[in-house]
Amino acid sequence: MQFTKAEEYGIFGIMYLATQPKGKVTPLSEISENQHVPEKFLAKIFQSLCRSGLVRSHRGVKGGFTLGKTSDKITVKEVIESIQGPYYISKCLMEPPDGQSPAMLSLRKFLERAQGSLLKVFSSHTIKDLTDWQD
Amino acid sequence: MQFTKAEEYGIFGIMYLATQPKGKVTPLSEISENQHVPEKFLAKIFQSLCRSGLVRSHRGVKGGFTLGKTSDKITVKEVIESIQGPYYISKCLMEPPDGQSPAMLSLRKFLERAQGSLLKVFSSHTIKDLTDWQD
DNA sequence: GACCCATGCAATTTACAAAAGCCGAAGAAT
DNA sequence: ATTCTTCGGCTTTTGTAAATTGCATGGGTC
Repeated sequence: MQFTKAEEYGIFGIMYLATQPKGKVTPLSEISENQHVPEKFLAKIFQSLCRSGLVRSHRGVKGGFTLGKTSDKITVKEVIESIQGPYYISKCLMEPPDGQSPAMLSLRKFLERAQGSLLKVFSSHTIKDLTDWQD
Repeated sequence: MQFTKAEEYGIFGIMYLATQPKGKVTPLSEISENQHVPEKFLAKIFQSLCRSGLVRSHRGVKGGFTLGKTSDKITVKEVIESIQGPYYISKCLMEPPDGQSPAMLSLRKFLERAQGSLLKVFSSHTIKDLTDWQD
């Protein structure tokens, strides 16, 4: 529903992959250690990222993860939404507007505007933007 | 930390006051009933709103609340922040940036940008905007 | 086939949102 | 002055979601 540790860790993980040599397969243990993130938690997050194609998994010895596409093609919005589904600034936007009070409809209109402004920022920044800022 | 029921109810409450005849003192029970909000919860919220001067309280028989200033002078941001303090899009922005990892600093930079965009919307809309939309 | 690493689900702990309850204080009406 | 009404502040309960941990499973490499 909002920006939590899961999204934070997910972004860190993808950022880490983005800074590795191209083609290298990186295991969770390495990401977890370098970014100081609980490994099992990261595992769950990467399952989502894998399902949406942002990362690719490789099983077995010397397995791990690689990026599904180049980091300048991965927006922050994609990462967030593949981890937790559609982003809503408030719970009340999750429910359909049918039969709600006039005050609520008015508030929704406002919140939709606010949310739109936020999603615009989320979708206009890529993982590459973030890794570039690191230096 | 994010947009919760408390802020929702607070905005509804102030919107209701804004639509009442000027000078009328409105008790919580009336607001609660009309906006379908638990009265005791609303009471707690209005304490905060009162402390920050957005509403004025009047005790005793025929007591209640009035607006502290006209509804076109009350921004949504003021309402939110008087209820829950400074608005942060994510917990990690609440902590000082000292001694944090490069990845975290980079993420913070991004989140601050996103949050700024959101706060701009919050501060550029007033309660009057919302009540106007109701009709 | 032994070892490594991802997969998937279950269970747990922790934290905070949401709400209700209680008693006290202030003010108006009489 | 007494009584009634309404806010004030604190405490406690309840509910739900976040944040983690654990374990059994399965695919791959050597």
